[in-house]
Amino acid sequence: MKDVAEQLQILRRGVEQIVPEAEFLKKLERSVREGRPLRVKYGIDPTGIDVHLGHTVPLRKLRQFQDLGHTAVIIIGNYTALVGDPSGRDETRARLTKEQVDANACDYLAQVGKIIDLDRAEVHHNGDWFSKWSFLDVLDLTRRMTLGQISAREDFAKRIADEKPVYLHECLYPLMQGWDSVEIRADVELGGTEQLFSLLVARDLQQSQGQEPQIAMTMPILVGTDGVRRMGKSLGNYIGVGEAPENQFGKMMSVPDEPMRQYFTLLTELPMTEVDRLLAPGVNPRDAKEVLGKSIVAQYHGEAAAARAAGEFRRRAAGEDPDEIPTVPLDRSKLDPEGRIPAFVLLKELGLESSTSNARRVVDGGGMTIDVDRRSIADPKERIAVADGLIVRVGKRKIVRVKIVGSPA
RNA sequence: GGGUGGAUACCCAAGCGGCCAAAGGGGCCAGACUGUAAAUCUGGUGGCACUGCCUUCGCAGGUUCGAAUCCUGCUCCACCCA
Repeated sequence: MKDVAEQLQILRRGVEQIVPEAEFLKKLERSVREGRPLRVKYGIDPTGIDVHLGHTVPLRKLRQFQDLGHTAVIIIGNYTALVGDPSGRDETRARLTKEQVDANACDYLAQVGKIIDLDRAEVHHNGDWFSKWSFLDVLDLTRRMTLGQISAREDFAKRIADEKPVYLHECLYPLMQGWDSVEIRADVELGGTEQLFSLLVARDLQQSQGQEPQIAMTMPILVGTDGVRRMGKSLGNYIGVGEAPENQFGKMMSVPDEPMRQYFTLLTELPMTEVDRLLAPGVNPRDAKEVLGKSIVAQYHGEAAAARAAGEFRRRAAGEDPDEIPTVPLDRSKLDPEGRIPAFVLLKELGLESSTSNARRVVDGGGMTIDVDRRSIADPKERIAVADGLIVRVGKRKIVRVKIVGSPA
């Protein structure tokens, strides 16, 4: 095990707050002295399918703990997901069914496994304990907190001020999350800054159960690809860990310049001196972003795929077609006797546009080109002679090769 | 239980008898440009083989030549008082 100073240096990177810091030091020192790993908790609610880079911020921290010899304890919040975490939300979360949650939970682990070494980690579902609770148990838990404490939270306070609803079940969320820490005897819990309240609730609960309270370690909230709002599924500004290399890279490049430092700090291991050099004035931000994009794609798909995605992106930006063009079948019966089809119908049939109305607009706007010579189609009604292997493009990103199927007329 | 305010397209939000497929903003799509799927600017954004037709403004009825707009009932939501 590395000594305390070394561990701290690694663990402090990109961390917002360690509460209380002195206690953390003590725990760490004792851990090194006694050769006893810390139990580091991270909870994730299976509320959606996609694990995105925002989640990877604490997950990567958890991995660092693992690599330093500590124990990663992952809580799959299959019960808390039914409640919905109110943290940082200005409205109540939509309700999930138990079936959705279970299905998501399964999916989650596979994705989390891209970051955490699951063979060395403990995984718990909080339904394992909460599902056995009686109403009396719930009441017992609720007497640990007052309405004043709850409504002091910024997210609730804001909603109350805005005359938006705050439901009682949401108030239970931090208590449930806190109880998870009791169940697994957490030494440290990781979370976003908005989680601080919930992370601290656990301390009270643990103490009430005669346990040593956990340390709260909070990480900044990663901004999404819009560069403004937090990365989140519902905002559609996220990069999923399960996405294809090209998509991940492309989305990375679409992130504005400002949050690049945050991305480097939180999502890569690149030494900060190197980050400073890349972000220095005079260095083309595009190049820095490319390094960033490659580094992130490499984490999930390997160096080779990352390099390929970057190359592909450059080509695409230069207006060239990608290496691999997906093939889409087109039934011969859609064509007229001369083997032609109106442009707008073609786009609809190939699935490049969702409706013929939309297809017409796109063609009108000059967004459609065909063939290797990129002939632009301006009239939606122009009948396109479709040969097998014809390339059809809409904009820069939608590109398809036609495969004619069906028997000759 | 009483009161008040709501429900409009992907989201927010105007509209309050015809000029409404419905303002504006966001998002998204396309074009120009280039540092890129950034920024900026421009156009588009219900459906249909489309110079027209069809279906939308919580639901169901009604008034009217004509309803997102008026009336009745219903459903749902929020806030306030108790």
